Amino acid sequence: MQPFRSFYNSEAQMIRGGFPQPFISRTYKTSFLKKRSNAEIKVVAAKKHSEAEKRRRMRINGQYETLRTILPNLIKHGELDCVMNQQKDKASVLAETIKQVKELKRKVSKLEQDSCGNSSKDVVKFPSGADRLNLERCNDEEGVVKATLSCEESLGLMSAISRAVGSVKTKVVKAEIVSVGGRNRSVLWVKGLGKDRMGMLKSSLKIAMHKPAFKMRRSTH
Amino acid sequence: MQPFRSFYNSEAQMIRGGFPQPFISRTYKTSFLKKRSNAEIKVVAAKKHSEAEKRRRMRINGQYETLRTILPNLIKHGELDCVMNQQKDKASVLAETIKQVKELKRKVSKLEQDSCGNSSKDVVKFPSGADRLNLERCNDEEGVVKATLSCEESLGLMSAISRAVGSVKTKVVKAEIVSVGGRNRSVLWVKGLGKDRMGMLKSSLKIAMHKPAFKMRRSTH
DNA sequence: TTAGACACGTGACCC
DNA sequence: TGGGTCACGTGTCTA
Repeated sequence: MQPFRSFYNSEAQMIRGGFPQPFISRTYKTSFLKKRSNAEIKVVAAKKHSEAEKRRRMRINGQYETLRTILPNLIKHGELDCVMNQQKDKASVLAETIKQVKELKRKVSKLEQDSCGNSSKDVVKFPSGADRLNLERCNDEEGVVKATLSCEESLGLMSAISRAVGSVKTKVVKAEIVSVGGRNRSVLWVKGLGKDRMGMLKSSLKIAMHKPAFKMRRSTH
Repeated sequence: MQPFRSFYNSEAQMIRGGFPQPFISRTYKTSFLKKRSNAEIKVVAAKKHSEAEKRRRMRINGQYETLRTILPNLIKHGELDCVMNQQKDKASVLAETIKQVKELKRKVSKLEQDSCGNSSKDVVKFPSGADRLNLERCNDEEGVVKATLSCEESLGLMSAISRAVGSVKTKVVKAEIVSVGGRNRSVLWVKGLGKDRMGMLKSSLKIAMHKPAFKMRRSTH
């Protein structure tokens, strides 16, 4: 079954049964036993080694397998070709992977460029139906907090928001305001806001959002 | 140097120098020579085999190498971590590849869904700065062509577009029109347009886009 | 018969 | 020093 003909195997075999027992002196016996145990240690080490190597191979092959499942490079060759269900070889799997990664990257950059750059520049979100208020530190710019709010549009909403921002002694460096169907969505980029005053700004904005003021309606009849 | 102790090698060696020449009979000699040549054939075959295997390994490793170059999984571990320039092992390269392929796929499907299709409900693209005109078959709906155009806003642009669509005897089943800062971005979903008339529609729209008409400006002073 | 692909056990090397 | 990774040559299977 096993075509395994290792150096250690044969040596161990030879040592195990190859000597005439009666003529072994004490010292020889000692060295023999020592050698024998050395050999056996080697055999054990070799086994361990080969098992570790097997595990490594299995790990790698497992990755190939999942790679095969997530990429459309398996089976099928032509159109109404035979149903050759056999999988491609490793090199081809890798080649196909490389091809697809490149293709995906190209696609992503095209799509990203298509919707042009950092989406907030030329993609505008409509106000959400439910009232919302969210403050978060901006990833792109150090020390900038991005405040996003959706609420009912009202006369004086803008000045209320303005006052709220002014009350925490900060500066709005950029804003994005969308007003649709009586709803408002505003995004404010606020600079110079200490961590301790984020809560203050949040509550100020909350008040501004819900300040009782008469609502704007599309028709005035 | 070579720890290579192959079956073929040792057999060949043994056969080459292991027999007392004087006692070899003619028939024995023939069979001996035959065996010797057989052994040598085997040695040559083994060499060929191992060389082929080496080529295969090189092919695979080459793919690993290119994979390493196109993926940002090489070097760098933490933040200001040591500069460990050593490359990751094969299993990790594959694992990282799988991760990134999944991530890229996710990204693409998100961007694709984002840019057209159903999420146009709550995301609107602004007109591009440069004039653009693009016609493509819609993936989601059979027989529908999606025409996207960005151009300078002008009085009469809409009626010009309307005429262009009418000229190829088709129907607009859906439209998305955004007008910002004197620029216009319109997306038209056109039904019942034969393949032969896509070019016609395209040139009609091109004319409509660039029709000399007085521009709309925000201020009228 | 020949070539290609794979798994295997092993020696070398590196922390 | 042991655990992990790699390249190697080989046996085996398949087309």
